[in-house]
Amino acid sequence: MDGDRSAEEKAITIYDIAREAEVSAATVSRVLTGSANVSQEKKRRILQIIDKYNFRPNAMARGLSDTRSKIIGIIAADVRNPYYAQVFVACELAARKLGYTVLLCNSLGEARQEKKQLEMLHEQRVDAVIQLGGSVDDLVSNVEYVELVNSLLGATPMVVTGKLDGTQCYQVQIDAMKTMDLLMEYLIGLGHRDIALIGGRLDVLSTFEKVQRYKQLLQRHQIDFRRELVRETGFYDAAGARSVMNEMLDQGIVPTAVIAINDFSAAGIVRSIVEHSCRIPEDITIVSYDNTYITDHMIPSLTSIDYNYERFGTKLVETAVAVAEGREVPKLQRVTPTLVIRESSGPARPGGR
Amino acid sequence: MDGDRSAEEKAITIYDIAREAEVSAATVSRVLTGSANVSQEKKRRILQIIDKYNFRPNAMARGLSDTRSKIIGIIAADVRNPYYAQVFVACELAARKLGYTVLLCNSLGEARQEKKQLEMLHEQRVDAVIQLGGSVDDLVSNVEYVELVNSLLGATPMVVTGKLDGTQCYQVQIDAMKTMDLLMEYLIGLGHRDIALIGGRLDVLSTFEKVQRYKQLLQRHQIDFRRELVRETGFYDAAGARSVMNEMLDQGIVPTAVIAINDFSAAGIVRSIVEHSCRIPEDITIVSYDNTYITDHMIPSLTSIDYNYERFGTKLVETAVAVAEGREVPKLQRVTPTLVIRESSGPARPGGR
DNA sequence: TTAAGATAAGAAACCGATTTCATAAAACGA
DNA sequence: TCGTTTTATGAAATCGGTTTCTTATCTTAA
Repeated sequence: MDGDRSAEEKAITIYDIAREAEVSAATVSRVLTGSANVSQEKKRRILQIIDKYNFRPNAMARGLSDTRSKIIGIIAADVRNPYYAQVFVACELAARKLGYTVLLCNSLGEARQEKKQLEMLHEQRVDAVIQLGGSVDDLVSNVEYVELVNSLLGATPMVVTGKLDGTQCYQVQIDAMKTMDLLMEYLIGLGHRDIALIGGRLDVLSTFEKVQRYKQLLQRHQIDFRRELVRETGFYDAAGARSVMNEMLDQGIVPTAVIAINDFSAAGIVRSIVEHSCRIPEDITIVSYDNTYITDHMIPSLTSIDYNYERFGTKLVETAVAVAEGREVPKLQRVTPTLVIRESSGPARPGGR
Repeated sequence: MDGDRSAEEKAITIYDIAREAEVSAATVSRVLTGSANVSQEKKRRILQIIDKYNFRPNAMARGLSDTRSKIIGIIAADVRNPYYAQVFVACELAARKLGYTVLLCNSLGEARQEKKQLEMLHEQRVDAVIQLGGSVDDLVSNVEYVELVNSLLGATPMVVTGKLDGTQCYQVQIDAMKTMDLLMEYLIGLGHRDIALIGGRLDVLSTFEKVQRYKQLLQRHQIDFRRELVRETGFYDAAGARSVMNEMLDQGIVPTAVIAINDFSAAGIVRSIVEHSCRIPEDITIVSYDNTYITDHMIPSLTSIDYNYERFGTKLVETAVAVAEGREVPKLQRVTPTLVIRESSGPARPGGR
């Protein structure tokens, strides 16, 4: 009980190290940054003292002088959604490899929060911003957001997963068309003709593109487009998809296959199907997007589109870092998805309709 | 096409503002920090110019001078696990209310990463660290970690969800005993006697406490403890729980109820049960921990222990901030869980065994 | 009307690193 | 051996804010 020591002990600085090593602060800094021109002997002495005190240079001071924070800000819609969690962790790992730290914010679907977070990230002087989902994916609020991004970020590079025309944002997209190609070729190959597409919101770019492609592919295969088989839910959650699916089945519309806009929606759809005493996949096949772990945890396990999160995250971060460090990068890059087949899909039931 | 303007435009500073407003930088700073002694007229003029340029003070410069970063570092085991994602988002929201930013790192189960991240957070001079899971929960690696935390963090307050004796860490725990009480009272009340407990690792404090309490409660209700009903899997994932459950059922051991150590484990157990042609809950009741959204997405939906994430996150952050700002806080706080009953649980099947 | 206290605002120091500049010492070449 | 280049080092400026210290101005009370 000799007083509350730990309360105000000031952090050790480069000057403390310098004094103890009997050199100047500049020399210590040279050792820290690994630059040349320090004699072996002093270097050893300095390193030893640094180690002794477990000294770590103050990132703020460092960032202030070289105007590089070595931080990448990430704005995600909601990490509680495993899709974002996967992308985020992939980004974190990629960033770590390049010597960067990531700062995560969740906008939780509020455009106002996005703005505030953009401001906050700018205050932190992050070297780049990666935005996953949110306004950049929204065909409507997009327009106002452009202005904000332009005025706020100035020189800070921004990488988005959606679209943001009129800004100098870099885009890394999942090839939405391609995902639909994979699913439709697969389903049609299994004999499906009555294919429903459920969930999401058409204001969201990727969803819009998927629906467009869906129509194109039907046409290519000479299958009539049935309006009643495509249903927005406005959200990407299970509850919405479930009630929309209930509605469809209650109307006597029973597709042989359902494409869920994401895994959550798939969960709701599965429940609806089961509650209507249909079997999966014997009566109805169901496939989904995202391939998050719940596809594996459900019964039956879900056939799903995988985005290859590791590659996606890596590309996002590498792009951000490259731009931040002044290297040339293409404005638009695409990541190619794959299809993972599990238990929830099979041949179309005979008869169809 | 008039040259690449945006590339190197230096960010605007307080001095630029001061010059344009024809005041000193000190006055601008006074306006920014909201301190008194600025005439209404100058204040208005300054604010207007700040707004005009969308100026945001450089957080590093600010943090450097007042040695407050206003950042709370969070080390989580893995946000892809929805449990951590929930806690994290709760923390983020709580922090936002108090004017703090959170910086998230995932240790991904590697003790070496935890150390590195602790160092990184220290470099960033975060005002406090919150650690969710990982070494602080581990009864074994705990010991070495204590030393590291002490030497590295010095004055930086740390709040953990586990235990870390020998440090001045603050603890905010979920009352593990209480969770087991809730589950066991509920199950025993439904007539269950053969209650299995599956998943996890006994080195993890919370798991250890749960098993201890489980035994105590059996005794209190004069039910024999059956060693074969309690099985570690070493992990908290579905695959491990599934194979352990398979093993148990294949040995002809069929409990009337199973407590899964978390929702993921529950998913694996459900699959095993279904594959053994048992019904849930008619033949076997299953309950779990965490109450993440998958409890709702599964069929049947899972009865689960809810931790009240919002309150949990709030308490974690409030504690961290309070300590950082020099206020008094109890060293140990507890959050009380509740039980959410869904479809996966019901009365014990007649006969038992 | 004047002394005392409150208010407004600038100058300058400071936070903790990096980096430029200057200089001294060592190595090198002829 | 002397001039030149290279290497090692410290002093000082800088990054962009906050804050302390002064000083000037304005109130207010006696």
